[in-house]
Amino acid sequence: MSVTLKDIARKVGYSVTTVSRALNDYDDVSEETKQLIKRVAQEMGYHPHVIAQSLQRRRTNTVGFIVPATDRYLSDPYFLELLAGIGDGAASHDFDLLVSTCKPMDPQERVVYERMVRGRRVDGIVVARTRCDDERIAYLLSEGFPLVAFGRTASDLDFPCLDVDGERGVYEAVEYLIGLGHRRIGFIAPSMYLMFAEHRLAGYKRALRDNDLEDDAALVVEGNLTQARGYQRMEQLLDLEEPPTAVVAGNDLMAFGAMEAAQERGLVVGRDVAVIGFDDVPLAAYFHPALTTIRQPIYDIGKMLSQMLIKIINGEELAERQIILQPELVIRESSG
Amino acid sequence: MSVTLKDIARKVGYSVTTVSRALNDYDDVSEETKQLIKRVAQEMGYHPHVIAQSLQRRRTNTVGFIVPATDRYLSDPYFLELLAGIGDGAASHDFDLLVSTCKPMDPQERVVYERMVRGRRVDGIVVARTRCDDERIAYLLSEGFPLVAFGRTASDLDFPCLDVDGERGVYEAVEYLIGLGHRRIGFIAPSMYLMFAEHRLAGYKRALRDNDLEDDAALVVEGNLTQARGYQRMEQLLDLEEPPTAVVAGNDLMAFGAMEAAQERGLVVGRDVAVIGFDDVPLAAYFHPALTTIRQPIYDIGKMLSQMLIKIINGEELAERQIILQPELVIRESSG
DNA sequence: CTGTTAGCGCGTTCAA
DNA sequence: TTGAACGCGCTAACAG
Repeated sequence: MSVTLKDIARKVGYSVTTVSRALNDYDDVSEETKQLIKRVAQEMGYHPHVIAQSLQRRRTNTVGFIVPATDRYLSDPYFLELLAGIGDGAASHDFDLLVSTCKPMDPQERVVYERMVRGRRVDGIVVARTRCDDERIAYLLSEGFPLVAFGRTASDLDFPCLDVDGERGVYEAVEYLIGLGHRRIGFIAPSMYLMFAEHRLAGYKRALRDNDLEDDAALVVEGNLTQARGYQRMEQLLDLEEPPTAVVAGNDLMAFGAMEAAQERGLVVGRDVAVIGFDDVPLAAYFHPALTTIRQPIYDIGKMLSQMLIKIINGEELAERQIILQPELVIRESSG
Repeated sequence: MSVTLKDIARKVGYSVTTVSRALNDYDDVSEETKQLIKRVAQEMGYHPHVIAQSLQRRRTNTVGFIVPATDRYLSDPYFLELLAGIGDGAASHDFDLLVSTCKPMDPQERVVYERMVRGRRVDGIVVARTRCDDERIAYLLSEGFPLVAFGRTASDLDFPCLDVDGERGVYEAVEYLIGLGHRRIGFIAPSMYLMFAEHRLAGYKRALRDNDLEDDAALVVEGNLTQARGYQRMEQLLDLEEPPTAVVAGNDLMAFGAMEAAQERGLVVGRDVAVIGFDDVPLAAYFHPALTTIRQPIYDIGKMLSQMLIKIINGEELAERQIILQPELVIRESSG
């Protein structure tokens, strides 16, 4: 077994209480005994029993994150970045990260969240990929459980969140395409139950409107954020009587699929047809042609999310309850 | 606050002990009281306090995994699959998953592992990407801490592990290329401190030898598993007096980078030069051209890893202490 | 069948 | 400046 306070106490001849206080730097312990106890603790290889601390402090010092895993083999590299950010942000405050996975919208989802909440395994939860109407957030709110979300919702729930201005991002991308001379621009939307799908679609529509371009319903198709679906939807767009000369995809993965579909028809992406993605995942720059995309700093977002959450857990005030970051259009080759 | 055993006990008029036993289905509680207690617990919305259980049972029901995060923006989608597999495998046994990140070979690494081990936050750890000489495994072994590794080591440490036969995988890939008529075949190795780099390189060399091909040292270059490095190394190979007509990369990411480098020189991958990867990450099939690669079932591997680990934690015997899986060559377009 | 007693390892009153 | 006593929520040994 491992060293406990009791062991140290026995060794130094002080009570467990004093040892505890010495180790936690209470100022009602004499400097000498403090030194002594700390030295002995060090020598004996003492490490606090985190679980016992949690029980006593009523604090786990752990944040939870449920990866919205799509089917295996369709996972989005994006989540690894987000995860790393959340984990590192948490670690910087001595918090750990508990991870589960669950298919979005799965009936099991509620259970997975409940498991974390009811079992009090974590002090707060990071919710990613908010939905227009998000039961997860509603649930956490109803339980009074600390949360922070990556994304907004359409409902009037009030909760702390961080989001990227996808509306603006897509708007700028479309304006850029129009500037390049494109008149028929397609949009492969993310699944429309996702809040950011709405935002991005809105950006697309507004840009067309502002430039007096017709908003042809046939040019908007709905994907599910996977390459496979991006590929299919692109085929659909290219099969149109009057196919688009440029396409904005709701995320990079779909853009990759879309590029593949175009190339299989002998089109040269960046010359015959322009493709723009969203996210700027690491691979985007190494695709052929390199993908023009709307960049969001995912790792940093993850970091900020966990730091916001920990502030909330600590009962501190948040400077802003809702932070909106501006994305950045990264122009590479796929847009011509 | 939330409902505890005490609350239920008070309500039903039994002792805390009896309530605990009833809820845990001990058979020394009368059927009626059991029913009663369970019903009331349900009504009151009781959920066991996992932390308190952990303290008492000396078991956290949690496994740990430290993601060998390379620099941000260079993360390997592969780890998300692995993570999902580990998480799901654990969940199937009612275990949770605690995740940290750490740069491989970072001085901080030891601290991160110690944190999990000494704090007794987890019952066991999954170690990924084993090194030829792996201090992490040596450490865990020295602490007598349950572990299972994805990969072998060069040392004679005895520990449970699961690995893919990379030697065989690359051997087959090279034989396949030779069958296609290639005579000058390059190899972009993973960082050589990684054990699987040795295996894969060995497969490459053996295949050349078995086919009486010269083992030209210039054809073997060392990468670091990132697209960027794959790109650089491919340039290096193409700059050779006698460049290779085919290249096997140590993983898919480097293969992507290599393809990009070839394409930038106007070479058509799959016709002018063949490229083969290793892993079969989701994107491989959607690259242009689609990547021929050596597939390892990462998600399933993750699942098996956590299941092995949990067996060990439970003190059960492992059927095999060392499992070697056979990878599968998936032929697509990049190999011509 | 059920309750009492004892911890798991720690932090925190309160008295001395 | 220090220690005894208590409790966090739960399980387990032992009586009865």
